[in-house]
Amino acid sequence: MGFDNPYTNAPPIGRNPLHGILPRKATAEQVIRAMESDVNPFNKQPHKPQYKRLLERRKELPVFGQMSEFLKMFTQNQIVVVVGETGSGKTTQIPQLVCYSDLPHTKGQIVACTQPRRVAAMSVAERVANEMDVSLGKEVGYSIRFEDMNEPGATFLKYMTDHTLLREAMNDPDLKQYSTIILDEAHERTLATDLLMAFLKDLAQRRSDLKLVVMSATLDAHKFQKYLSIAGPSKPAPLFKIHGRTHPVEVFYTQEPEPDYIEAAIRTVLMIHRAEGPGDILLFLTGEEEIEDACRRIKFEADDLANQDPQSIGPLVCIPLYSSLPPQQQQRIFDPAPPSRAPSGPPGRKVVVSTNIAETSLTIDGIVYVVDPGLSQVKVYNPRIRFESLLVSPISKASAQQRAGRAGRTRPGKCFRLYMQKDFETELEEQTHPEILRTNLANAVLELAKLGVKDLIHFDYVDAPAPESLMRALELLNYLAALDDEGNLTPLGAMMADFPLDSQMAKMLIVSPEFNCSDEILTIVAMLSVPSVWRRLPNQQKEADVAKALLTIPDGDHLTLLNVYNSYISNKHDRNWCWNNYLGARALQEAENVRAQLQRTMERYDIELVTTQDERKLWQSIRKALVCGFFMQVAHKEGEKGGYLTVKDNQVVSLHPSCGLDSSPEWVIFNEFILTTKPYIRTVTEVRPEWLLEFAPNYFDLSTFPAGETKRALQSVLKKRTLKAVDGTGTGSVSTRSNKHDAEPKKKPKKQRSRAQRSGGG
DNA sequence: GAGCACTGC
Repeated sequence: MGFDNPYTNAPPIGRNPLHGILPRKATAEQVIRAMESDVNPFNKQPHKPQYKRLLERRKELPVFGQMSEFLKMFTQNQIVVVVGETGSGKTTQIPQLVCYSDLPHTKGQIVACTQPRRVAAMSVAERVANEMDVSLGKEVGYSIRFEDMNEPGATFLKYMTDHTLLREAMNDPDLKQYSTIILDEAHERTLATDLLMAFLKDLAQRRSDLKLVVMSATLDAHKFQKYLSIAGPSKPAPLFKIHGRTHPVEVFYTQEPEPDYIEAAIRTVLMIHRAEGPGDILLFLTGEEEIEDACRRIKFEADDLANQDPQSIGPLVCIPLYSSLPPQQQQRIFDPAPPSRAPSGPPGRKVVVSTNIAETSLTIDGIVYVVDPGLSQVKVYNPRIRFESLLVSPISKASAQQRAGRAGRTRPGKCFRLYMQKDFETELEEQTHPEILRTNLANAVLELAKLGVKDLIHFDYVDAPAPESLMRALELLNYLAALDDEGNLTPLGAMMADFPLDSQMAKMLIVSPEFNCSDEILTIVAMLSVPSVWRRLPNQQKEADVAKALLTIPDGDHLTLLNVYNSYISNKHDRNWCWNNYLGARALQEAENVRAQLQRTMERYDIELVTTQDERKLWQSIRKALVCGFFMQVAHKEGEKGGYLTVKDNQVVSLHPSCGLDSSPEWVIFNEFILTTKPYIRTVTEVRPEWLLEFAPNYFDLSTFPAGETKRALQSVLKKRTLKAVDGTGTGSVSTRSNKHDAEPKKKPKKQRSRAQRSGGG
């Protein structure tokens, strides 16, 4: 060429710094030259002074030295697997390199990078916008629920949560606007990442112009390579390895099994405090109660030690950490360790006692010692009884390594495992079971159906879920009429999939205008979608219960939730009102956001927001609408002692003590089954058996019903109903159509449109 | 008569 001297860094002013780069054939020399240009290649503005400073820091990242290798591999392959430990810079740098190679901005396309968590998507996008010297929300943006920080036409690099991309795919199955999709943190195997990976593997075979990068921590990279071998069964996807940059962590095991892991954990923390050099401690336990209790005991013992020997034992603060703590309290983990008591005295130390949240979601700098009892509480799904529960289980090797790594972020550290090396090697599973194997699959199956997957059983999953779990999901969706008998998505199912809700709730919301209570059902599903609004602090339980009783509607907990939300609104979202009534303001605010989002989806489908004036009629309509979604979660009273049996599955359950019903009605519908000291049902509302027969006739088809007390009770209801119908004394309350007429609909002023069209004149 | 690890739409 003779015009371009490859050895000068800056191109002439006015020249595009990307000049000479062929899309997807960029070389490291070209990219580095563009990065070092004085002009920003993406917006043609001169670089701000901080850009060069940041660039110098980026050059120290391991991935920078391997740029040439990565670009070659990216150029030559449609799919690449990247592994790199924390600190390798893969999350911030790889997407930028892909942009320099893809040049998405020249084609009106976007490079996407998914994250399992919202905060990560936001904070990484901000970081990368800084590094690229562009504005956040313009050239580099992010998409998470409730927040779309992008500018159509301008954004060419987008960080987003995995579930957000999955939603986009549901409405644009070719994901046409994306040139390359990067799945980050794939080793976490969230449900959304798993579904996306399977979907994108298939899409990549339909769209040869789409590139896919799957990024993971080192451990299961081979599995992804093999899974993504679309070039042929003997051609695994190529692997690009980035060297990590963490400090070594020395691992210690116990010589004997520890009979009491909490006691052993506390002993170990105190041993470190007494005998080890400065540095903070991170202790992993399983749950809130255990953590609070351990904090009290550690504090007590540490104070005792310090009193005995103030010359050599420094002060110690113990900080609990779990997700239900308010953010302000979570921030305490970043407080510095306490100062020593005397100028020359032993230094203070900070102990963070945490759930798994400190394993991935939150990173605490300054941790040098990790104490790992090897346990965590995990969600397990039992397809036989169709419910999820939490179980304390041994962690996986991968998880143990992740925990140990937390000690090596700032300098070499130590990890004390409270189990024997032999058990680590022989008893622990390699990987934590991916979420798809541990969860109720109803939503996932509906999402896959909406993505266009026809055969949900033989679909090419990364790890195929248990057939029984799949069958349970298909069965539920079929009863809800989201899938037909052949397993095809129905128009109703397609609509349900667009609501960010569990399928039962989506169904209930969609049919609620038929009962003239969609305004209220919308509120109830929003309240059921957020964490519990009830605050019940350990030393104020009586007061909290009194406050709750004042808001309780005895006909059902669902109605109580409605009442709480309406009271919150009529009290103008007042935080003090929330506080005085022992309610969580954050959860109520979240419910309001969710409600608004769902309302927008309803508007898209012309689902009206209607209500009924007469409160008694309204409450009854709401209870009927509940049946349309939750008919598979019904319990029937058995015996005199307030015991219940779940319908069909025959699980013995009790009403949860938080339940607000003033009696124990014969038939109830429940939102949640929880297994703690014994099996409970929570958030419970009374229903009438005739509604079950009427609104869920397929599920309550008595000819296929298991024999027992429930069946006999339903049979007698059916018999009475038939008799009434024959002699003409029926009240009409069992007819679907009648309830449309017996309540005068009160429409919201703004929403005067299509109800008549939809229900054929109603 | 008692509390749910952690994400996400």
